[in-house]
Amino acid sequence: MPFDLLLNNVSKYIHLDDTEREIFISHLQPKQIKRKQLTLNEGEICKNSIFVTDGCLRGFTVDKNGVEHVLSFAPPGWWMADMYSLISQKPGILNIEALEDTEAIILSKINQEKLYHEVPKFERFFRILTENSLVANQQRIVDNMSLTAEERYSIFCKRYPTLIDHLPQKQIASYIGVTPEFFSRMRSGLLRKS
Amino acid sequence: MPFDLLLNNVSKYIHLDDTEREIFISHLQPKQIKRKQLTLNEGEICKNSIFVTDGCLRGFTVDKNGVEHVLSFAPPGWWMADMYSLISQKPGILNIEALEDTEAIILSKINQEKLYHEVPKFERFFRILTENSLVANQQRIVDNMSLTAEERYSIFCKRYPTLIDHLPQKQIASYIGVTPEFFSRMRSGLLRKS
DNA sequence: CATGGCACTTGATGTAGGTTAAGAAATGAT
DNA sequence: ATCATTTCTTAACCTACATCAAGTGCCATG
Repeated sequence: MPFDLLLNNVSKYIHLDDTEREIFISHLQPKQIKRKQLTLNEGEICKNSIFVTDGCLRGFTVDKNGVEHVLSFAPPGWWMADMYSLISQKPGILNIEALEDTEAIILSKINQEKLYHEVPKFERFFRILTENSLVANQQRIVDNMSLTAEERYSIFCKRYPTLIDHLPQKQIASYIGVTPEFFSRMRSGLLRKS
Repeated sequence: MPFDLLLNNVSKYIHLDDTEREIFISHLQPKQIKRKQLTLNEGEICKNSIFVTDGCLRGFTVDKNGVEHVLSFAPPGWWMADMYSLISQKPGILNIEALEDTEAIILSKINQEKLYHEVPKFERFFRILTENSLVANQQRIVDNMSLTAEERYSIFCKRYPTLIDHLPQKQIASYIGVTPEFFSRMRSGLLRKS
């Protein structure tokens, strides 16, 4: 079942009976994204939520100097979208790119709205999802303000142990908020210590 | 009517008939908070959402060096809570303090849950609120990573023009993410320019 | 099997913003 | 009004990180 991972994710927060599950699945559609392919460009209106089942996506912005800033990674079991654009249906600031060949499940904004009407429980589900990412973002703001790059890296390692191995260092550096050069130096410093 | 500002806020997102309005109001209770009084301490479990009708609150954390970091201000018309703690009902990290004598309306977590059952529309209302603050937090992460302190200050001025005047500079400095000393220097630099 | 790009490293130097300290100005309590 | 406390300013010095530049290893595509 290609939807197992997603149904599992949903059932953590709300219980679905068979009919509801069928309705939910009828609104979904699978999608393949090739490595390096952009599935959303900044300036576009985000029309989908993406649930990753295999591979990995990253969401990033590009600042006025052309520097990329990674806002989030989505390994299997995670959702990805430009929340600002998805909510407001205005042109967004996020680029979404596959870091490797990726399999995902799409829930379009339109179908999401339908779902809210057909199975109101999903209001609760997505509220909880949103709450969780709000909390994560808030924690990240605090971390960025009060911790050194080294401490943020160490937190990243603990929080996403699976990601560290198969993610290019420059992507982690960007997420942490430092240049690849400094990140490299930092790591060799840490290695020397231990 | 002391609840006018709040009812106005709600009606931006969902429409309430008279009965629903009555139910809503029955779950609310007014509260006064004196200047410098803490209405939530880190380590406590957050049991309330607070809607400010007069005065101003700030939410902040204290890092391991004892430095405070302001996460948000709540002038009249804004909600305040430790979202992490409110959602998870675990001990939180946020302190909430009144910057001046403040009048507010309390919606307890318990009443909020009741409200979800009695008037399910409120699931939508609070989902939208959460979405909005998620978006704001995300923007703040991007700003912190890609802008200078001066640019962040200029954004703050545009976004919260009413706050600049009657907020102590050190609070703004903390929100921007710089020391009061640097903030002071920055400002006198800006004045000299114009 | 060349080669051209990309990720990573390492070094020298530059800078935004922090720290410490001390005085001035504003604000609040009595 | 006056004293005490907190806030703001200014200055000298310091550090975490950025920038620029050059070099190494690594696959991927012809």
